[in-house]
This record gives sequence, C-alpha cells and structure tokens, in this order.
Amino acid sequence: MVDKDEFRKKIIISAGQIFSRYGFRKTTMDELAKALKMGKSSIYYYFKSKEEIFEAVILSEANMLRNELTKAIKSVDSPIDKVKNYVFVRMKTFEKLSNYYNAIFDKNLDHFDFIETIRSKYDREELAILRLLIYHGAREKVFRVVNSEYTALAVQTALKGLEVPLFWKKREMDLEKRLNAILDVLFYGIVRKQASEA
Amino acid sequence: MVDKDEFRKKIIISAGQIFSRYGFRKTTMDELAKALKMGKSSIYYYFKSKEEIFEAVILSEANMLRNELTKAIKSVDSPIDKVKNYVFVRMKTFEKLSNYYNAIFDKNLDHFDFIETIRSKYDREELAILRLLIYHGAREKVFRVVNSEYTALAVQTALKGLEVPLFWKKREMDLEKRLNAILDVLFYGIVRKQASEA
DNA sequence: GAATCTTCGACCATTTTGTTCTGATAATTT
DNA sequence: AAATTATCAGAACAAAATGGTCGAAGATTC
Repeated sequence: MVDKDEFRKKIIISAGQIFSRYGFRKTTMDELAKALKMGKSSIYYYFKSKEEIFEAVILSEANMLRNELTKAIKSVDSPIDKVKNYVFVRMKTFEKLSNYYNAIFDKNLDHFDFIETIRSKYDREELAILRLLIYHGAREKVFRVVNSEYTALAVQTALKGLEVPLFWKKREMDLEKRLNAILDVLFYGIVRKQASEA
Repeated sequence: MVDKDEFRKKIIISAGQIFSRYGFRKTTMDELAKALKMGKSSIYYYFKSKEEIFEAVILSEANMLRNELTKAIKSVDSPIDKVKNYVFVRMKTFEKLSNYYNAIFDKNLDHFDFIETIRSKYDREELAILRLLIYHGAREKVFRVVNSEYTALAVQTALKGLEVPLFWKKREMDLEKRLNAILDVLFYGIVRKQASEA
C-alpha cells in the first residue's frame, strides 16, 4: 500500500531518465523493466500502460519546474531580479527536464490528450506568475506598464518564441550570455529611466 | 560512378550522427532515409543492408581516430609528450566517435564479425605504435625499458582497462584531470630519474 | 493456512522494420 | 531519338519487435 506509491516514484525516476535519452517512441517496456530489474509484466502492476508512465513522468517534471520557478522568484526581492531569475531558471530547467520540454514541443506527441491539458495549464500558470511579477514591478515604479495583463502576455509570447532558437542552437554559444543579452533588451524596453534597483 | 561514392560518404556521415545518438538497434532505415531526404528503398542502391552502413560508419570513424592519433604524435617531439598526447587524443577522440567506441565495447554487437576484425586490427596497429613510441623513448634514454614489446603490451592493457571506468563515470569528474593523474602514475613508473624533457 | 499483495514467464495481436521487387523517370550513350 | 543505364520511390512482405494480457507462483500478512 504505502510501498506501492514509493515504487511508483522509482519507476517515474528511472523511466524519466530513459525517456529523456531515447524519447517516448524508442523507449521500450523491456528496457524500463531491465532498468528496474523486474519483469516487464510487473510494471503493469503499477501503471496501466506505457502512456500512463510517460504521463506521470511529464507531470513530475512539470512540478519540478514549478518548484524551481517559485523558489527562484522568492530568492530575490527586486522586481527586476525576480523576472530575471524567472527567465533564467525557466530556460535552464527546461534543459534538464527534457521530457517535459519535448512533450510540449514535439509534434509527434500531439495526439496525447494529457499533453494538451498540461500545455494549456502550464500556459495559464505562467501567465499568472508573469502578470504578478509585472504588476508588482509596476507598483514599485520599476516597470513602466500600462496593462500588466497585456504586458505579461507579451513577455510570455516573447519567451515562447525564444525557446526554439535558444535550444536549436544549443551548443553554438554560451546559454547564459545569450540569455543576459536578451534580458538586457527586455529590460531596456520595460524598465523606467533612472530606475533604482531597490 | 563518381557521384555514387560521393553520396555514399554523405550517407555515412548522416548515418553516423544518427547511430551515435540512438545506437545501431534503435536507428531505423526510415530515419536514415528521412535525414537524407530520400525514399527508404533508395538507400539500398548504395548499401546492401543496414549492417553494411554501420560497418562503413565504423570504418570511417576508425580512420578518423587513426588520423587524429598520428597527427597527435607528430605534433610533439619528446617521447614523453608523444605518449602523453597519444593517450589524451585516444581518450578524447573515443568520446566523439561514439559509434566506434560502442562497436568495440557494446556486447549487443558482438555477433557482427566485422567488428571483431576491426577490433583486432586496431589492437595490432595500436600495439605497433606504442611499441615504436616506447622504443624511441628508450633509445633516447628517457624511458627505462627492457623489452619495448612487452612494455607496449603492458601499456596497451592498462589503457584498455582504463577505458571502461573512464567512460562509465563520464560525468562525475573532469576527464582531463583524471587522465593527467593517470599519466603521472604511468610516467613515474617509466621515466628515468632526473630525465630531462628534451 | 487462507487471503492478499507482488512478481514473473508465456503468450498474443498488432505494429514496426529491414529488405525486395517492380516500375517510373532522369541521365547517358549509341 | 532510340536504347541503355543510373537513380529513385512506392507497394508489398516476411520476420522481428513490442505493448499488453493472463494465470500461476512466490511473498507477506493475518
């Protein structure tokens, strides 16, 4: 009873590693079984299908991302740093949680309903966070913002657009440097002139 | 006629990348075809089988390794540096030519005859090079060596033994640092006392 | 030792995949 | 331009791989 959930987590971790390496399609149940040192059919005692395992992995990674992000936001005070941290952590964590990343972007996985669910849920959550960050920044007169709702949407759209080229040319240049450059641009369009970083 | 060989090379390069990512087993002819933007069956105009493509890839990588090694040896003069470079380049190049590396070590590929052929051929070549390096070092009184044949064999055996743990724990520590440490040990057992690095 | 939880191997239906075959089209030669 | 050859792609196929099922057999608990 108790152990069952515990073992589910083990499966999720192990499966997450293998999925991230080979993708959903190329990962076989036999492989998962071997990695877990158990018979293939035993896995079905814990999960109903390969898809369900994948879903659990994605969900787990989505939660990790959320945790990382909220932690990153709380770790600093100034609105600028909050946004900066948010973008940074978002990009860097995406790199690690490649299952989640692929689930969001891989067109081959489109037909999984739960991915669409997660996708939109993640979008809504992110938008809410961004709106809050921007709203606070505007309140403290650090950001010049007319409508935080629209600005948040704009920032989110920009971030989404950035992901693709950011990951496509992953090895070409230092991720941090590129991110910093992008953030500079972002802030020079948002930050008030002569704003102090209080 | 001429173009055919040229296109074969293209296939080898493209296939090499995909094989290195997914391994021989998980790579499908369809994938190779898509990467080459041609029909799956068209590939069979250039190669007789998937196995033959793999063989060509391995052979190509083996040649690259050989080139890198000879270049590395020629680039320095002192026997110590030659051996040092040899080991370094051998290990670092192995990392990139992962098809070759996997072909040599992956037990799932044991049943391919040509791998055994390459394996032993590579062994012989390497032994000859090492023997030469050591012989020269002994001649210049930098190495204390009784029988360069046996010493070369000993060094080769040591290198082989090192590969496995070196790659198994790839991410744990800096490869260069570990290699340097190992080389230190190797040389302190081989280099004459008060030897000058001429 | 009955009842329940957990694992496994054998088996199955379906899909995937390496390969072949046939023919179409482009290139080259005669 | 006819004939030959080189190059390619789609359909078809046999064999292999794979996700999933089922009943039985170990464990574990009561």
